[in-house]
Amino acid sequence: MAQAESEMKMRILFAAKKLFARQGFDGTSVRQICEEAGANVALISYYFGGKEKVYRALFECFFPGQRMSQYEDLLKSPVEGLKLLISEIISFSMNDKELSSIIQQEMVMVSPRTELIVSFTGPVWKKARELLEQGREQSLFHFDSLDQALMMVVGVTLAHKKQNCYSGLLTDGPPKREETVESAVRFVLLALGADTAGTAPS
Amino acid sequence: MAQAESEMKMRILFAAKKLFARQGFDGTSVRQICEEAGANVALISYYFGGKEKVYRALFECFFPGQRMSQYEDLLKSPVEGLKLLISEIISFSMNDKELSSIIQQEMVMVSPRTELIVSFTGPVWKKARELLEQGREQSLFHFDSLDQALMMVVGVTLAHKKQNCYSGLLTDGPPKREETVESAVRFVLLALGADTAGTAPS
DNA sequence: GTCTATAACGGGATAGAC
DNA sequence: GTCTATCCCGTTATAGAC
Repeated sequence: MAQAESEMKMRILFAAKKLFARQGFDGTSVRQICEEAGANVALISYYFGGKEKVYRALFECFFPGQRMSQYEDLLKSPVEGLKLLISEIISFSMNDKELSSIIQQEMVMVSPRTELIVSFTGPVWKKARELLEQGREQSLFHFDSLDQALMMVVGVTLAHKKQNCYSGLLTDGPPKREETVESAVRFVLLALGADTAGTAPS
Repeated sequence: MAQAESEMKMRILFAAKKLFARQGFDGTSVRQICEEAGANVALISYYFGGKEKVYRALFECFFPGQRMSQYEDLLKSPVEGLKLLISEIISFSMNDKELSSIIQQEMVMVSPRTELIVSFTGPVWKKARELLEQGREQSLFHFDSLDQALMMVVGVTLAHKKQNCYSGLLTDGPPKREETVESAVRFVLLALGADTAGTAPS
């Protein structure tokens, strides 16, 4: 069932991911999805049971959930843990630009899908919050409000998603993954007052 | 014409702003807008000429465009200019949460409305970029990539928009405007290595 | 200026044939 | 498993009455 999961089903999922990312959930019709996938309209009902269910399936299929548990040791150090978290989130986000766009769309709306998004992404940011808190207790980080600090970290980590929109303002080409990760990590650590000798730019 | 601009027209605009912000452009029907406004469906065509035109009118009516020209003097100093810019953008964004949500929605999609968004918001970020560049030339700011630095500033400035979504992770109540501005400004200046004595948190 | 009524279309979903 | 044909609903837009 997990193996020969009907290639057609996957084709539909890939098509839906692509179209939802560009046009949003409401801006995409099941007919469009099926055309893109080379599938018949009826297959959406047959395989998933409706458009909303396709959306859910997207997350169950493509959202990397178990990755964090591999790094339990690193996540005990506030500085290293936060570095790792930012790096992993940006990597995921640049590897699967479509899914991350879908996530960001719902983050600014009030929709029946918001809850789903939060259930998948919330745990990751919860971990980030814990690391910030521990780092402050250990005097590794310096900030006033934990809430505010967390939101800043979220903002920096997801900042690169706006590059498509404002590409007209940028002079370098599309940035490499490593460059984006490094910039974000350094920006956050500097802002948090973490001592990270040797990482300051010239 | 600019004075007694038919109150009904304004009621429709306010209703549209509210609904577009929560449900997105495609997720909102003109019927819904008119019901919310207490107007008849036909008035959308009569006043604006269609749903898309209502969207445009929203920006022409509510987007604050001329504010920047008032501060020409302050905008000559990289540090003070950047502070002002961040402060103004966050203030606008918290005053009119709806319009700023509408803007952010389109920033992650590819839609016929993207161009409109960029034409209104682009100039502001262009100014931010210039300030960053000048600040680096004057050794006030320290960063490697101008592109990356700009995106980080954008990310921090707009970070507070995600508070609705992740309110479950936050312990303080909804943050005050001043607190948000101060956190963002300090975060950015620290990350850019700007010397701002006395602003470091305890 | 505001309304009703209707046109013209596209949406999601599925029954039933194959 | 896959398709066609159809249902039924909601959509935008507007003509024409008031």
